[in-house]
Amino acid sequence: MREPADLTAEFRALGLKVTPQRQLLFRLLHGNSGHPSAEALFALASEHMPGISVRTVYQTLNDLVAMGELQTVNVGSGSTRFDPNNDHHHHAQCATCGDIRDVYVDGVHDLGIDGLDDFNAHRTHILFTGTCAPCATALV
Amino acid sequence: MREPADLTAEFRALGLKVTPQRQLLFRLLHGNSGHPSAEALFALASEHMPGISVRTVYQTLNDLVAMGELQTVNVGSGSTRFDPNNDHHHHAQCATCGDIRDVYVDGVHDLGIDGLDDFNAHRTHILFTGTCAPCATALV
DNA sequence: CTTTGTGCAAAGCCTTTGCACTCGC
DNA sequence: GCGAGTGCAAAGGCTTTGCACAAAG
Repeated sequence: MREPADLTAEFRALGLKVTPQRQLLFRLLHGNSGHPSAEALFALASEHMPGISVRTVYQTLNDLVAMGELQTVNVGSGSTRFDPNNDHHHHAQCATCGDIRDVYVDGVHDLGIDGLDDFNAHRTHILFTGTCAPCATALV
Repeated sequence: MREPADLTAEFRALGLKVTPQRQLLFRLLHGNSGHPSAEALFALASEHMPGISVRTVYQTLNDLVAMGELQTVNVGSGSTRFDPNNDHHHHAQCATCGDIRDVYVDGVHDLGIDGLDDFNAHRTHILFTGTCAPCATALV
């Protein structure tokens, strides 16, 4: 995701308005590597701006996704999570604590694939599931 | 997923009961490669057994998942989908029609991965997103 | 006979939406 | 001002759950 200032310009260019609520969300998202859910962002935003509405949060997130500034990450259970990292990357989720981290993978194009005839794949996303170090330690 | 007869034995061994409703679901799932959602299965089951309850469908599906006989497939929007194929495989979803197909991938262990230090991955799932042949044709 | 399963309906979680008012542009 | 944004609250999918009755073992 780009800098808040760039997003402000981009929103205006699209005829969208830039409000204090949206600027707050820009800041909360920029550089955020925690893969927050919409609800988590709403909670976080509410701390800074009590009274902000869930609607505003969802609408802004959806706008950012439509603009390609934000990606959604889909890990089974629970809510959709958002990722401002627009590099081509993948994800690993800890089955215990639910945390998601970014993973960079090389060699995806060298995979031997069977079953993709007649299918034009334009996105490949790998999800690793397992146990992160803190949770592995805690299990002892 | 195993044969309905095997599942019957396994359910009994676990102290679970085998009812006509469950046997119907066993049959509807066995060899089903359409990755149906719980709702789709409920609709399908209702055709064969009007009056069957959603609760029964969800409970049986969850039992099967807990037993490892059924996998869940997570593709962003909408509902969880179920897959009786227990081979190690991956999925491709058409962004247009939503259909999911099974994909077999070789060489996953040869990938160059950065970001998985301190993370013990026990599952790797690849989701391809794109356009299937029928939808590509329809777009013309 | 005891325990689990079933049907129904209600509640739950996350997300979207209708309405009237506010505010960016 | 005009049109988009906001807050509130209600509704919308999908899934889970409390209850009383029926049925499996």
